Parts: sequence; structure tokens; C-alpha cells
Amino acid sequence: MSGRLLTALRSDTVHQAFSTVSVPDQTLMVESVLKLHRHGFSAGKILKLEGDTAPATYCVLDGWLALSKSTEDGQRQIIDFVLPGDIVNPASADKRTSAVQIEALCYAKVSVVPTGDWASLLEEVPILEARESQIIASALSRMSERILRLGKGTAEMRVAYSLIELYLRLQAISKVCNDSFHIPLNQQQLGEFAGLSSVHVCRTTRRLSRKNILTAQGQMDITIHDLQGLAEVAGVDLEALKTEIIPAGR
Amino acid sequence: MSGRLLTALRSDTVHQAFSTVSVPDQTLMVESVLKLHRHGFSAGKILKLEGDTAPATYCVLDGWLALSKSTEDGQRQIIDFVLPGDIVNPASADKRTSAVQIEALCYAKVSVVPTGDWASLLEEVPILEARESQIIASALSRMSERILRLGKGTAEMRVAYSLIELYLRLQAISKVCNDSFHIPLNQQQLGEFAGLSSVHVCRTTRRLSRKNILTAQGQMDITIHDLQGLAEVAGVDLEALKTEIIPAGR
DNA sequence: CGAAGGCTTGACGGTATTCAAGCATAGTGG
DNA sequence: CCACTATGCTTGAATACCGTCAAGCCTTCG
Repeated sequence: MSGRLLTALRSDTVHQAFSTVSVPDQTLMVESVLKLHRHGFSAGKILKLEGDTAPATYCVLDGWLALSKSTEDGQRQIIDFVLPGDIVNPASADKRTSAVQIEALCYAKVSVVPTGDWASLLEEVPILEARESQIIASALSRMSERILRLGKGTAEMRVAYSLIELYLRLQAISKVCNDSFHIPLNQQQLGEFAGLSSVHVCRTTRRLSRKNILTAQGQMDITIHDLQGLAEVAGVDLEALKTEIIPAGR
Repeated sequence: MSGRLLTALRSDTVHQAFSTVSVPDQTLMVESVLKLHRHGFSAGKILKLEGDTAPATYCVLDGWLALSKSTEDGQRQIIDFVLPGDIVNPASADKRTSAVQIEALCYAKVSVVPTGDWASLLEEVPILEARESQIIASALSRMSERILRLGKGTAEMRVAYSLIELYLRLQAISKVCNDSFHIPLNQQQLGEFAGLSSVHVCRTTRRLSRKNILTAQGQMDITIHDLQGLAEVAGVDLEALKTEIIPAGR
């Protein structure tokens, strides 16, 4: 995919995500708030630690974030990915401390809006609230699907599901081209998402390759050759999954 | 506050969960809506299937619900428990279909409020919205903790964490007495929650018993003898977990 | 009493992890 | 241009963990 095309896609994403407001004044307001709090974060940068306070809402304009948690002995689990157009508030039940660590997986442009400012914005742009709740519902559905597979699925199922989920999410923001897409992850990180060791991710993706279902190269370009086959391995009904985890109007 | 209704609902829990509204008129409004849509469901009753529409918000007044998903070959994973005082909207990204199945684990009193009525109620009782979002944040935190352990934890860790989570949640609604509490589950169901076979749940709880950490009998009365020991096995900081997953003001 | 449901335990096998080594690639500095 | 390093992928071998199967037991309830 050409660099130029990517650039074009990026701006459309942001447009779709944060500017689908019919009132021009409100559109401007959202854009100015996002611009005011916008920062660039390079790959590996940790935006927030587990247990941190300083509550804020994170709006991803470009790039990927990972939400993760770690065990005492240093094992890490990625709870969710945050893609362009997503809105995340990592606050837990006390509305102050963060339940997860937030990290940039590649260079990412993010608006970090303090909770107070975000509340003001919501009052002025009511439709944002609906969008936020839709994004939360989508995240909950994704997490449910993953919990099912972490609890009951095989390695093949977990990897296949992870890739299908990312495929659908990226497709929704126009980042899939001919069933090929890029994910800024190495096998270690894909394993931290799917609940597998990096070694077993390697074995599993190779097995899927040998079945001519997909190819994965580098870090990481995925091409799906047999979407239906991948869906079967993942135990997924593609259309149903799409309505479940992809917010409409995107 | 209508003492009669409270008597009818027969629970301090309900008081805490749904009636902490300072304005008397609003309290009455909430109570009348809940009463209007209230139903009793006996153990095993399925309130909603995966993929069902007919969106509604579920307010649990008494008893336990389970949110679950199943694989094609019939394996079931419990995504979350819904306890008295909890508010759940099972809608996924499309705001219509449910991502999960909802089932009563014991006789349960639940107000099933259609989405439209719930929206009206939210407008009239603004504080409910804050409470709902707090409950969602709490659910997300719980799910994150569980995903971590499903992905990276051993059987002992998963069982220990599951019991600690339930201990804290039940304590918050005054259903723990001397570190003893009841959970309406058999080993099969606890396994469906923790991502283990029933056989392995048995082995694991026995091991925890032999370490004098807890006792479990029947279906299912838990007594925690060594809370700190259990927390260590679970890989949990008790205080931190509590602020993370227990909504304040309960 | 018999049947049903659930718990417990052992034996066995499969799946995933860990450890380790070899290889490929990209970036760095002499 | 070429070591040299760092990072990550790949594969094999050994091990650990957990699931499945099966049998025996207990309790409850009709």
C-alpha cells in the first residue's frame, strides 16, 4: 500500500470518527478540543501505568495503542487494542485510577483530554456521548468474544479469532486492501493478546499458512487467502461478529 | 422513599443500588419504573439468547444472573456474573442484538426495562447515568483482571481470583459474614467462569483446602480462612482490586 | 429403594510452555 | 564494505499443565 494512500486514509479515519456531527459549530468545537490536547507518541512510549490516576479520555487519531495488564512475575496480557477513531477512558470503578497500562505500539497521534474538559465537550456536543457509549459496547463485545476463546479455545482458534477481529476493525476504518493489512505487532505481542507464548504463535501461524488460509510476514503483514476458512477455525459467523463489534456509521 | 416498596423489594441492596437519589420525587420515579417491569425468574431460566434483539436494560434486585457465550460445539464460558444492584445492558455495537446469553443462576428478581423507557428514566433521573457508567467501568475492570488470568494464569490463580472477586462484590452488598459466603454455582459453572473443566476446579479447590486457605462445600458455601494467602495465590493486591472493581458509595 | 445429580480421584493423553540452538534481517560503526 | 550486534523468527526436545474418560461415592428426592 502506497504511502500516499495511507496518508489519505488517515485523515478520512479521523474525519469519520470524530467529525460525523451534523452541526458545523459542533464539529469545529470537537476539532479544536482534540487539537488542543493532541500529542505524538513514539512506539513503546507508555502513556499511563497501571494504577495511575490523572484521569483523561484518550482519542486516537492515528496509530495503535495497547491496553495491558501484567502479573507480578512480569507476564503481560494485552486487554485490547485501541485503533484510530477509538475513544478510551481507562478509569476503573473509582473513576480515578486506571485499571490498565496504556502504551503506543507504533508512532501514534492521540488527543489526551482531561476528564473535566471531556465532560464539557460532551455537554456541548451531545452526539459524542452516543458515540462513546457505542464504542464501549463494541469493546465489551470484543472482550466477551475473546474471553470465550481464552477460556475454551485452542491456540488455532485464538490466533484465528484475533486476526479476524483485527481484520474487521481495520476494514471498518479502510485499512484493509485486498484482504491484506498491517498490524504493528511482533509474535510476542500477538501472543500477549491471544494468550499464547511467542513460540506457539509462530507454530500456529505457520500451520495456518500451510493450510493456505493466510500468510504472515515481518512485523507484521497479514494476507487472508481463505476468509471463510479462517472464520471456521475461529468459530465465528462473520456477519454476526461484524454487527456485534463494529460500530455502525463507520 | 416508599417504605412499602422497599419492603416489597425486601432488600437493603436495592436501596443502595437504585435509591441513592437525594430528590424524593426521583426516587419514586425510579421505584415505580423498576416495579412496573419487575419479574421473577427461576434458576436456569434463560432471559435472553445470544444474538437476540429486543433491547432492554436489566436491573437485578435479588439473585444472580450469568452472562455467557458458547462455542459451536457447546462449550460454555461465563463472561460475567450480575449481582443484586447491578445494571446490565447486553447490547453490542449495533445497539440492538445481544452479544451474550443471560440466564438466572438461582431464583432472581429482575426489572427488565425496555431501552426507550430506560432512556426516559435517565433523562428524569440524571444521577442514574453516573451510576450506570460507574457500573460499566467496574465491569470492564473485572473483565480485564479475568482476561489477564485467563491468558497468563494457572488454574490455582484463576480459581483464587474468581473467589476473591466474588468475595469483594458480595461484601460490598453485605452478603459476606465472617469471611463466609454463598455462591449459587456448582463446580461445572465455576469452571465455566474460570476457564477450567469441572474436574480441575475440584482438584484446585481441594488443593486450596489442603493449604488451609479456604473451604468449599455443597453448591456452594465458601469460607475464606486465609484471605492474604488467597490474595497471594490470585496475584492480587486486595485494596487496589477493591478500588478498581467495587463502585464507591455502596 | 432407586434414580439423578454432583463430587472426588486415578489414569492417560494432548496441548501449550519452556529451554535452547540456529538462522535471517536490519542497523551500526570502523 | 564488512564485521558485529540486536532483534525476531523458526524448529526441536523435554516438560508441565490441564482436559477427558471412567469409576466409585455421596447426597437428595421422589
